[in-house]
Amino acid sequence: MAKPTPEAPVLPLDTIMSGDCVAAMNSLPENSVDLIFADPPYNLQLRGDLHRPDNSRVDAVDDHWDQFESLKAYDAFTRGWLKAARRVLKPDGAIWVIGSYHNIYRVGATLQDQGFWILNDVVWRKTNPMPNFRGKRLTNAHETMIWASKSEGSKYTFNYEAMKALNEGVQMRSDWTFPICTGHERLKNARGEKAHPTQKPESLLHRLLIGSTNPGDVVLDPFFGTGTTGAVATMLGRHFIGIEREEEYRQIAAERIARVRSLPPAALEVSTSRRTEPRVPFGQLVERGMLRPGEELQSGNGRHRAKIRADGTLAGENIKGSIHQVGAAYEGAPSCNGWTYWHFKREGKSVSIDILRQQIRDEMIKPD
Amino acid sequence: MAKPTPEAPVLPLDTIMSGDCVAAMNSLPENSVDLIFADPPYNLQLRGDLHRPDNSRVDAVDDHWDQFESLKAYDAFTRGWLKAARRVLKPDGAIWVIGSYHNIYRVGATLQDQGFWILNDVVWRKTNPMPNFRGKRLTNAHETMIWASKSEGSKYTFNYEAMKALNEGVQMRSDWTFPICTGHERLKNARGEKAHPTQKPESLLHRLLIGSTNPGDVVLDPFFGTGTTGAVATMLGRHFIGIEREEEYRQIAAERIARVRSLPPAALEVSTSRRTEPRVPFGQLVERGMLRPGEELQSGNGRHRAKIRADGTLAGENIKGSIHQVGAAYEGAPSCNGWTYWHFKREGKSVSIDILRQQIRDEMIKPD
DNA sequence: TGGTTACTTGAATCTGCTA
DNA sequence: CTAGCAGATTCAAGTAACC
Repeated sequence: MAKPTPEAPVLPLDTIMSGDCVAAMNSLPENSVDLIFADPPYNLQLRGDLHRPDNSRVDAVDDHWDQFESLKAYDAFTRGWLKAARRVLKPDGAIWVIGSYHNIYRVGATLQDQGFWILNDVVWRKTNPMPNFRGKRLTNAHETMIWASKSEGSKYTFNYEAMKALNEGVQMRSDWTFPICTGHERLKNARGEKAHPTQKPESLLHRLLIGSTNPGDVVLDPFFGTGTTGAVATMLGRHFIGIEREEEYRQIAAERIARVRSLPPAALEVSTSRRTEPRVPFGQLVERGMLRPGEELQSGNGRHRAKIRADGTLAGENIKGSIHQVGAAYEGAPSCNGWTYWHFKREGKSVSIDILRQQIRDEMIKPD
Repeated sequence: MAKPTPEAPVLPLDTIMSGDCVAAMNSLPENSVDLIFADPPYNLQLRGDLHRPDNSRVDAVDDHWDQFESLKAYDAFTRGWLKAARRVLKPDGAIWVIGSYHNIYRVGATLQDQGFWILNDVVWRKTNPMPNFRGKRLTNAHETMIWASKSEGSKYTFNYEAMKALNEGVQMRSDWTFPICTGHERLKNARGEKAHPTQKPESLLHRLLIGSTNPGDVVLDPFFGTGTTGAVATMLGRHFIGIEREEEYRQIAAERIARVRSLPPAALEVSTSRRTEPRVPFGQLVERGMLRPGEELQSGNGRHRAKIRADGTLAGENIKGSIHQVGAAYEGAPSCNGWTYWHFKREGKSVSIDILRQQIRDEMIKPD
């Protein structure tokens, strides 16, 4: 199943690594994973187990001192794992990090400091958050996820049409509404307690992975916990690499993922954009005799005309050029999609030339 | 009206100061204001022009006040005004800062670095955000507000019951839904253009001030713009101090506030909640695992079948698309309500998928 | 005057390939 | 690297125009 390729020669696909996530990530080849999803801990503050970057222990003495020392330690921790994550990420890869107001501002600033390029931040709205019992603040009803590419110019993956389909045909927004993980989805340990304090819902990962990965991609999760990332990745035909320090979590995650069945490839096909379809030169319509040189095209609004020339360019009144150039010139617009702009006459009716392009594309791609 | 008290002897209440906000704040007595609301420049880094699909040009926020040379320069700016803000804030005062992913992580980290104590972050969900015209990212449908007290132990103001009342009797959550500022509320300058590129809606400030100030409190806004904070504060019987560099904005804000009449709070409650049934995308049933990709649906009349794909679209015999599109195609109808058309099998019985939609709606019956 | 349609607009880090 | 060019891409409201 995990077939090694020249691009990713030694990746431990679909396994859970143990130990510290920085060391584990540094043991992987650089530029090798497509996506990173990270749910880092943020309860390092004000705890007895707080350590400085040099590993000396921090004594909680006075509030102020403790707070700033905690922030410094947390920043060092964040820089450390993000640097290692950045190293293993492919140049066109992306990262998602989830957090709350306790830690997300440290994470976001560090991401930017390290050259990651924020694409969106996404709010997970919880339908059933825990209320604020003391009535001293607002109900903490959301968490924040930052989506960032490795650097500014990266060609990150975004399945726009699939996300639009998931949202009933309108563009997916930056606020996602899901219930927190409860019920039978919430894993229990051998003692009958909840197995992990911050288990994320699979619905969240489903949307995230559909939107920013393709089947066969490799998703790394350096804070694997009980393996939600691995379970959803497996179901959706993506590879995962998990890293988790705690033996008990690794055990529970492994058993969980073993129960997951991958979906058949047909179910994994998603709606694609026209951008991904093969390019058809307009001249091909002329070469194939679908349109004849000398024939006249009309704009969709009926206001403009142009004649087809033998080389697949158009001749308008005072302008000659491609279907796009002539359309743009007529409309006084910075650009124009000539395929949807121009129409021709058949049996008295006006037909978009895009119909002819689609005929050619249908011949090129085998229908399923 | 602005009666001087020993605690606030020389505050220029209900006026708009000119000049740089740091200098202006430093001219005020320390520990003197109850609340600060700040809408600092976001440091958007926009490249070229952006056009809508209809070729119209988007009016970008390219004002000189939003230009910074680098992240470092923006950080220095942020530290500077936050330090001055901290100085004038009463020990039990609080601050709100609004921003987007471009700047909010810098702001949040700096707040924490300076000893502010984050109480909540609040998401402003826009009902009518600008879409992502190129289909390259998610719709940027929210902005983030950070609410922080001056320090960890501060006795900040929070009108829990008032907020609960604003939210139809249930605890106010950390996600607030309001439209962006348009229509009559949007101020115009003498040239008939929008007076300010980033005018905030009064509804947002209304909720914020009801929640974290009391009548008679002093609210400072160091980036006053066209004075939304001042207008709402005045309306709600709070004092304001505005600081604004641009003469034109000060002028427009002063005229605006002069038109405001303080009203009894009871008269001000506007219905901000939308009581229409929330739209549930079919894809959410898949994300939530209520239906599985690959699973088959049948039409209610039993004549047609289609398989569910991972992005919430259906694959029929020769057609792919939404539940509505595939249903319409099978029936040869111009449209089709897929929710009532399609059924799935559970324990041998055929069940309408609309049942699942109702389950999700039942979870979502929240005012926002 | 009323109802329908068309047009406008909003804090935006908004393309990708080939020569 | 830049330049050139094909061609893909939008949602909710408010306002104006029109019948």
